[in-house]
Amino acid sequence: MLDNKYNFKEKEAKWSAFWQDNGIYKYNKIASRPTYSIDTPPPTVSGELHIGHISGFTQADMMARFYRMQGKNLYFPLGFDNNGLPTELLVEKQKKIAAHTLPREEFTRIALDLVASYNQSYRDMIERAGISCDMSLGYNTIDNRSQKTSQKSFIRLAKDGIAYREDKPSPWCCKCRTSVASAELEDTELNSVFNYLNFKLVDGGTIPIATTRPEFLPACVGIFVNPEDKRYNNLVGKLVKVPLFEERVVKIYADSKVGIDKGTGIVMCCTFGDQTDVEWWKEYKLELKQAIDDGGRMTDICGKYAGMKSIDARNAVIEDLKSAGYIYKQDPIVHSVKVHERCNTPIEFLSKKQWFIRTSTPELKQIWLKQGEKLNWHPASMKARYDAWVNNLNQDWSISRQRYFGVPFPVWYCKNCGEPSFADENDLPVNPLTSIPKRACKCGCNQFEPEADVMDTWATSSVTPQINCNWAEDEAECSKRMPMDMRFAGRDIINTWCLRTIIKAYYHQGTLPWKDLFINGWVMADKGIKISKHLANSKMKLTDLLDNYGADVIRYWCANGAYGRDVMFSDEGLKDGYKLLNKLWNASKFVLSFLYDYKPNKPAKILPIDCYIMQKFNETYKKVIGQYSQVEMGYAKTEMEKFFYFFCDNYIELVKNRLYKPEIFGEEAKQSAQWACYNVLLNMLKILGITMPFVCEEIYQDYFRQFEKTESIHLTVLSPIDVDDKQNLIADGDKVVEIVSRVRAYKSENKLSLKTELDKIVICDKNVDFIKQCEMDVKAVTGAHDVEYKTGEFDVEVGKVIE
RNA sequence: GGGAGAUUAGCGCAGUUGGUAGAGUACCUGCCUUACAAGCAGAGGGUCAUAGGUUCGAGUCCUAUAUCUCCCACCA
Repeated sequence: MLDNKYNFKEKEAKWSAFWQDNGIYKYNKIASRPTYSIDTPPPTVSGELHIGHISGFTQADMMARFYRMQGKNLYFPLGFDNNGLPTELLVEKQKKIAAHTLPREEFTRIALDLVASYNQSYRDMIERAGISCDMSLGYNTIDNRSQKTSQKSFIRLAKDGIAYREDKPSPWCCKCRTSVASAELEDTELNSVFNYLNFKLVDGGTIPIATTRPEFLPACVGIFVNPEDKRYNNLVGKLVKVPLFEERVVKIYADSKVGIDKGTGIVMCCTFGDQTDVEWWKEYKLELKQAIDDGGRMTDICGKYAGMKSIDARNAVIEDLKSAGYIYKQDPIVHSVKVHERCNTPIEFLSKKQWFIRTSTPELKQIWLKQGEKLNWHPASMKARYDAWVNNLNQDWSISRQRYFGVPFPVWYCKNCGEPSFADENDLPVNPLTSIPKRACKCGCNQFEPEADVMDTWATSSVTPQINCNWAEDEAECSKRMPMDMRFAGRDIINTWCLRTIIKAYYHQGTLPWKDLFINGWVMADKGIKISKHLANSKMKLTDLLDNYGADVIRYWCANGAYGRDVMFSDEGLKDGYKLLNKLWNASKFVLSFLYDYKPNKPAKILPIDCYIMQKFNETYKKVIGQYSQVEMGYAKTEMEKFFYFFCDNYIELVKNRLYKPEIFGEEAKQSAQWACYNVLLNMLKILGITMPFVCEEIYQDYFRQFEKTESIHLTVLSPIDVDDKQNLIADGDKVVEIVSRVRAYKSENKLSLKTELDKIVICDKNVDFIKQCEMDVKAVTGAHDVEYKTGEFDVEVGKVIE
C-alpha cells in the first residue's frame, strides 16, 4: 500500500541507498549485451556545486537512463578533476596557506586531504540528485592511474616532437606565479589613465607617445609608426631617448599594425606589454628587457624602481615624469584588460622555458576540423562554435605550470648538454624531483636537473577517455573501447576541454574520443546573468533546493525546454514538477487500490475503450522514444506527461465505475480495465522514471515488483504494451473522449456540478458502432441515464437535468 | 571588427519538410465529482521584434534593421 502522502525526503534517501547497496547502476564487465560508455566530465573540485552543474549532469543522466532501459550495459563513471591550479587555489583559500611557502610534499598531502572531503560531498550531491553513475568506476585526475596516463601521453608526444620545450613569451599570472594558457584568460573593464609623453629624439625635437603603462619604460626596446602615416614616416630609422632612462636609446620602426588614429599614432614597444609587443619583438629581433618579475615586482633594470610592485612603480614613474616635464596630457579611460580567469589578476607576458603541444599549424587545424565533422553534435548548431575556434587558433597549447599540486613532467635535463631524458613508461608515474633517470645522457653526462614544473590541469583532463579505457595498462583494450559513446559538457568548454580531448585521441589512438557530444545549455540566474558564486550560495544552493523540493522535482525542472538552450532559473518552474509528482502519486494510489486482486494473465476479453488507451499509450511511446533518440529529454518528458494527464482525466474517469462496481458492470469488464490500468501505469512509470527516478521506484517496488521480478524499475527495458492493434481504435476512442468533453462543457457553461445527472444524451455521428460499445462508460461518466443515437454529422445533444 | 544564438499570449516557453497560432502558468467563470481543491471543467487573451522580398500561401525561406546574450579578435 502506498502511503497517503508521499514523503520525498524519506523515500529519496531510501532508494538512493537501495541503488547503491544493490549495485543497480553497476557496469557489468562480463555481460554480453552492448555497452554504452559515457566519458563523464570529471567535475573540477573548486568549491560548491550549484544548480548549473547538476542540471547538465541530470540531463546526461536522463540519456543514460534511457539507454540503460534500451537494454544497454551502461559504463557511467564519476571521476573528479582535482589536480592543478583550481584545486590548488581552493586549498590555499580554505587552509589559508600559500603553496610556494611549503615543501611540495607537505602541500600535496594537505591538498589530497581536502580533496577527499570535497570528493565526498560532490559524490553525495550527485547521488542525491539521482544521477545513475557507477560510483566504483571513479578516478581522480591526481591519482596514480591518471598520472600514469597523463605522463605516458606527454612522453609519447614529446618523443614524436609534438610536445616541445621552448623559451617564448606567454601569458603569465603574477599572483598565481605561473604561466597560463590563452584560453584561461578573460576580459575585464578597468579604469586607467592614458599618459601622453614627449619622447626626445637624439637629433633634437620630440615625438608624442601615449601609454597606459609608463612603468614599462625601462623595457622599451623600440618605437613604431605606421608606414602610411605622413606625419611620422619621415622619422623611421631615427633614434629616441627613453624618458627617465635617457642613457637608453631606441630606434623608430615602421609597421602596419600601428593604428594611425589610435593614441598619438606612435607606439612604444616594451618586452612585453601585450601580444603585439611579442610579435614585434620576434619580427624585428629586438632586445629582451624584462621589467617585471614572476611575482609582479620591478626588476633590477628598473633602477630606482627595482623591487616595487608594478602598480606602485607606475605611480612613482608618473610622478617623476611629471616633475621632469615629460607628461603633457593625461586622460582617464576605461579599457578592457586580459585577466587570469581564476584570480582576476591582469596578466603579464613573461618569457620562460615551457612545454607546448603543437595544435595550431594550418595542417593540424584542418585535421581538427575534420575530426569535428565526424563527431555527432547535439544540438548540431554547437559545432559552429568549435569550427570558429579552431579556425582562429593561433597559438600552440602551453601545458607547463610553475605550480605545485599537479601531475609532474616525467623528465630531467642533462646538466651538460641540456637534452631531456624521459622516464621509462613502465616506471610511471614518476616524480622527477624525488627520482633520477636510469641511464646516463647520450652525451655521457650523469648529472641531471629535474623538471620542477607541473602539467596544466587540461593536460590530464584531456585524456579522460584514455583513463576510462585503461590506455596506460592495456593499449589493446583501449583500442577496442575507443571511441567511447558519449561525452556531455557545457558549451563554455567546447573550445578547451572538448577540443583538447579530440586532439589527444587523435594523436594517441587516431580516432575520435567519443561518437556523440551532448552540449547542455546554461542555467541563468536572470535574463543574461550567469549563475555567480554569490547567487549559487543563495537561492540556488543545491542542498537547499534538494531539501526543499526533492530530487525528482529538481530533475523535472532540469528536463525543461529544448536541449542545449539556456534556461532561466525560477522557483515558479519547480511548482510544475511538484504538481506532476503529487498527481502521479495520487493516481497510482487510486489505480493500485483496484488492482489488489489483479491477475497477471491477459483477460480473454478486452473492452474496446481499454484497448484504445493501450494503443494510445503505444502511440505516445513511439514519440517519446523518438525524442530521446534525438537527445530531447525535455520534449520526451512533456510528451509522456501530456499522456499521463490525459489518462487520469479521461480514461480513469471513464472506467472507474467499472472498477468500483463489478457487481453492476460485471467481473469481465473489471478485469479488462485492470489489465489496461496495470499495463499503462507500469509503462508510464518506467518512462517517467527517467525524469523522476525516486517516486517511480517507490511505486514500482510497492506494487509492480511482485509481478515484474526485475530488481529495480530502472533496470527494466522499455517496450510498447502488447495489445491487439489489428484495428486502430485511436480515432474512435478520441470521439468518445470528445463526447464526454462536450457534456462537461455543457455542465460547466450552465454552472452545473459535473456529477449532475441527465435524463439522456443524443449522439449523432456517421457511424456510432464503436461509441455504442462504450455506452456503459459514457453513461457513467456523463451521468446520462439513457443514450440515443442518430446518423449524420457529429454532434452531441444534452437532455434534461435530473434534479 | 568577425562568428553564434535569441526576439511568438501578462510570464517563462514549444511550434521538426512553408498550409487555419499551441500547451503550461497567471488571470477570469464555475464545480467540495466515492484518488488528487497543490484538484477538476470551461472561457478570454497573440499585427509571431521591425521593414522589404520569394510564394497561390510565411512564425517558418531570403535580405536588411533594431534590441538582448554569448564566443573570438583588437584594445599603444
